Amino acid sequence: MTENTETNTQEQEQAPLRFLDQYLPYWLSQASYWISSEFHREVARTGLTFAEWRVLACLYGSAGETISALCRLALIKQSTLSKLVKRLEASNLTLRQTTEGDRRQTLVSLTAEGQARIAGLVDKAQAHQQEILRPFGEENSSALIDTLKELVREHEHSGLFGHDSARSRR
Amino acid sequence: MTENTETNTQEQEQAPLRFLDQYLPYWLSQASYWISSEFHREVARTGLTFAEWRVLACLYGSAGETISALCRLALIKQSTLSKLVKRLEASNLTLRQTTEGDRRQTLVSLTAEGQARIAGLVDKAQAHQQEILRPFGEENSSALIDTLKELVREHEHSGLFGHDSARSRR
DNA sequence: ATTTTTCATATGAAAATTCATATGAAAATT
DNA sequence: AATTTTCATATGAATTTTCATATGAAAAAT
Repeated sequence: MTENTETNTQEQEQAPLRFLDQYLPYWLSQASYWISSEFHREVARTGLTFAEWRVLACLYGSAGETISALCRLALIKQSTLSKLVKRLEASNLTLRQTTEGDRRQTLVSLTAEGQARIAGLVDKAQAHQQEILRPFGEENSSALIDTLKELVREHEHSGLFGHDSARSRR
Repeated sequence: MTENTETNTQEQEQAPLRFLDQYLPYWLSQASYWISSEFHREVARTGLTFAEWRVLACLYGSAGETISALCRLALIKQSTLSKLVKRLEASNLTLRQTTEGDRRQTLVSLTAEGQARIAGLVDKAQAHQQEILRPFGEENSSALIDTLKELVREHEHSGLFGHDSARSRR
């Protein structure tokens, strides 16, 4: 008989909205995931891992970043990144130099080969973004990015990064 | 001498905007990461992994989800999720039932213990979201979530999920 | 009613990530 | 100027994730 479009009728509450449907972090993750997913294929074609692409993209146009700066930019844990960069170095895509002043630091930067390897991807990334944002128009697109930037600005310092341990197990 | 607030003066280009600074996927990742990070601590206090929380949250209020539906909701790959659910089951937080009609499917749902375990977290999650969005006001907050929903709607079907292999290695 | 195809989930071996901690060096303190 | 503290990065062992593939079952085709 008059069967609802939604699954069952156990509860009378008019809107069977799941908790998730109104949960910002859920939608942020979903949006982030699917948008990035699309670009995965493009990246895969070049033979790079997505994490590798991320790191290289962070270095694009930079004169060099410390490992810990890269951690924050690429959202990769220090121990993970340390190993990833080692691999990139072995593939001749990045190089390391110890800083002049502070010899504790290591500056990671792109080699010429690294530059060449991702220059095309960066262009494609920008084109991809254009496509994604087209339906929203100039106005809304800027508004979205600005809002995201503000969210980040307000929350990036609430959980000190890089120091691996975020304490998790029971 | 007149040292700039910005790092160096190698390049004269007025706006040393990095590629990333205008790159939507970057800001989506960052926002998603930092917002979720804050809640990590809350989750950790309960002895749950963040991935475990995600899965349990997806089951909250549901009559049961198939493994593959959970993959899309929690953004976890099928093989990973299969193992995670096994652990949850061993801890008595979820249970599995084979479907009536289609015995290929398995419905995962919360046990009473599972419900109890995350009920408090769900409340805290909602409170957390309130705090995050307060500075933006009712209007902008809804706009943000709506935009994210639209982004997801337009892109979630461009890279069929669940089938693990997204093809990556060289 | 077989055979083939498709779908949902599981699993083992390989790879990557994480935690905990070590190392090496600068800064701060005594 | 020695000692302690703090900071940046690296590394080994344990854990988790991933890829590739297997299994079991329904649907479709013959």
